[in-house]
Amino acid sequence: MKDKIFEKSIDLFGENGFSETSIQHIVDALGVTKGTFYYYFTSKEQILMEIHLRFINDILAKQDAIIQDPNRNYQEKIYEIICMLMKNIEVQGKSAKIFFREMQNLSDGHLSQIFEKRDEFRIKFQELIELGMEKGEFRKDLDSHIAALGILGMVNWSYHWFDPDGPLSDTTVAKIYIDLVLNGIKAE
Amino acid sequence: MKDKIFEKSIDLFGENGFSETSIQHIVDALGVTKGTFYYYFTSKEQILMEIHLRFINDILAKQDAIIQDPNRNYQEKIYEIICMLMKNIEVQGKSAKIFFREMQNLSDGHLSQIFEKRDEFRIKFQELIELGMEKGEFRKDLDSHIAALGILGMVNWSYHWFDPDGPLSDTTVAKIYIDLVLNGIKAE
Amino acid sequence: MKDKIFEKSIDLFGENGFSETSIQHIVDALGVTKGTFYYYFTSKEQILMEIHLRFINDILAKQDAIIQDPNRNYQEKIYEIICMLMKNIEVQGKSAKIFFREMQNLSDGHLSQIFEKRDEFRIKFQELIELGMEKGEFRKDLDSHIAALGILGMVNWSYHWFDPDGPLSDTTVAKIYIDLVLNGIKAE
Amino acid sequence: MKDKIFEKSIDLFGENGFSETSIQHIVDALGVTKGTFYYYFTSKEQILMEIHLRFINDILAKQDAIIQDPNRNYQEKIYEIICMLMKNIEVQGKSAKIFFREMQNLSDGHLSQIFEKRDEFRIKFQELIELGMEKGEFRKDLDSHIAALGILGMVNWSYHWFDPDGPLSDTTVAKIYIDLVLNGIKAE
DNA sequence: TATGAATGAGAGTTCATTCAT
DNA sequence: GATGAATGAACTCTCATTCAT
Repeated sequence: MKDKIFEKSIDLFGENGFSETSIQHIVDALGVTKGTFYYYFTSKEQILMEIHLRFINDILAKQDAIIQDPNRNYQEKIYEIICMLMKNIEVQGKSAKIFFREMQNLSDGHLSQIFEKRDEFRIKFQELIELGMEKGEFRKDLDSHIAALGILGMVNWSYHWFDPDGPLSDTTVAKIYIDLVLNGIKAE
Repeated sequence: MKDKIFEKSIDLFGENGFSETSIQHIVDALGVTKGTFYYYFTSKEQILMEIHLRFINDILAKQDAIIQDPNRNYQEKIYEIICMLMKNIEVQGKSAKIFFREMQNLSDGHLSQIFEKRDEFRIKFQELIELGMEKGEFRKDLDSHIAALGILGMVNWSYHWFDPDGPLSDTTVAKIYIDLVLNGIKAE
Repeated sequence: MKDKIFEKSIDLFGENGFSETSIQHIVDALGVTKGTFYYYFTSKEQILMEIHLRFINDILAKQDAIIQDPNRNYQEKIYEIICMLMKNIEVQGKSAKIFFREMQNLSDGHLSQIFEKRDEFRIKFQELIELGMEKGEFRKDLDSHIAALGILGMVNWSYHWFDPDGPLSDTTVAKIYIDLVLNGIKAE
Repeated sequence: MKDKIFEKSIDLFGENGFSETSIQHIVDALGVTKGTFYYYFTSKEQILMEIHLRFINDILAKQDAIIQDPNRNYQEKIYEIICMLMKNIEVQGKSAKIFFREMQNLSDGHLSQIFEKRDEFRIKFQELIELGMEKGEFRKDLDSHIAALGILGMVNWSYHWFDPDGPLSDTTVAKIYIDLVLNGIKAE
């Protein structure tokens, strides 16, 4: 039951927004009562926090796996991370929407916890760029900080428009992005 | 008074979110009463719509001006648009936050009006890329659609982190972005 | 202007009800402002009272004229009153609706004023019945009080269903009523 | 509690009118909170509709029972219906007031439901008159439609003035009414 | 004559949460 | 494990009325 409530909450928060989704909506959709919700969760915000935690911990773990892979150079690692993020938007689009859109509804304490992890993700990404610069894979004159923000922004923004049921696969988009990021759009 | 209410609404919607900001908050912050709010506006959503319209109409007009400039090539036009968007985030950051975050709170009728205009902006940007490809300014093998979405995503995302009072100016960021977009990060 | 406001109020109170009609509705329908309303009337209830007064004074005067007519016997006088009431519903249906339906929205002081006049009308009608009984026009065993209430009720109720634009004229209905009242429905 | 709220609503709607009675009034009178009201009812109008339905269904059922009684002729059936209506006004005067006065506050959908049932009642009454005419109990030259409207109007109107605690019983009034209706007031 | 800005009280309704059972 | 009754605070919005101009 706990899992059912959790999944249905993701569904409805993603579809209609956190503030717009009442606990009544959630329990009605499951045919149970509000009491049941409060038996498993202490507040609506707690569920939002769990969604956030699950999402960010998941991509942090995946990022770490990619970073530690000894068989890939930095270009490939960045490609893998972009792929991973796009796949994430594809398979858990609702969670992604909630993660990127409903942050503000977390309590201050929870919010800073999440911020820390988001920063961690971004900094690790930035470090890959810096290591690639040292190794000569990337241009030496980059601003790694803004580059990281720019590339991640490009990818994250996709949750606004990317449609898992549309004609483009996550990998297709990821490949176009990495080409864009590596080579730019200027004709040589 | 109408303007005061409008500006304060932008302030509070931007700071705390649309759903989280009550009309009571707005009028309390101005030392007037709820009646005053409803004397000037017919609903809370009407204000949200006006914020959206003002924002999108403004950047559409600015985009048009840039597009029609006969003294600039396509690289420069795209740079100008990126600059313009960043400047927009700088000077009306609250409106930008609201524009990118609170869309969902518009009524269906209003929402589709805004969608149309957002699409218009994106398509015009994409056309610049395509014209630049024809002219030989940009690589011929680009996917102009995804490229447009990617570049605009990168820029738009900045509203999440860009701090007008921080050490980086909007132009600085825009220059880094355009370098990234034109040349990519790969070492030659 | 005062008259315009008065007439439009009758219109809207009759159509939508007193409580459901706001002063805003009234002035909007006339293209003026609320200030104008309060320039001519001191309150919404005052208008309601004036509607009531005009209506009841009008039918009281008409009743008096009928009662004093020396050329008619009591049967005829009662017939004339029924006719007059039906005609009233026909030509000022909105006022009638308001008169019969919105009484409760008068202040206590005003209400008792109206009650007095309504009682006056009923009592005068009852007196006609009693005089007719003495004269031998009507049965001697009537309960004049209930008879008056019953007959007036029958006629007044018509405002619920009588449609001035329908197939039946006010006189037609009045004739059927008086036949009913005089002769009953039982076969001889 | 649900019943308590229902009964108190009848009380207050009847006393002060539907629009004039706020939910706050209702719950204050019961010492509960507005939340409680909305736990049991979805809107103020829903309660109004339930009052209407209960009232009209009740008198429709009672009318049917009278119509189907094989031991009574049409005169008697009509008398029984008048008695029943008067008794109804006596024992549930508040509901009657609401039923006859607050119809307009129903939503369109609900209103037409009630109209149908009111029409059904009236038509069945009219049919009794017509059957009585065929049987020779009533005059053959009646306009059954207007007669039905007139008689029911006379009875219904009683809710305006009939006082259950007054000197006249419901049966007394009903008897006077039926005498009036059957025999008329004219001296033979 | 008429306006327009502003008020303040109150309307119906929603909702996260509590808690005895 | 789950319910159902109840709360209380907050919500958006309405409206009759006032008053300086």
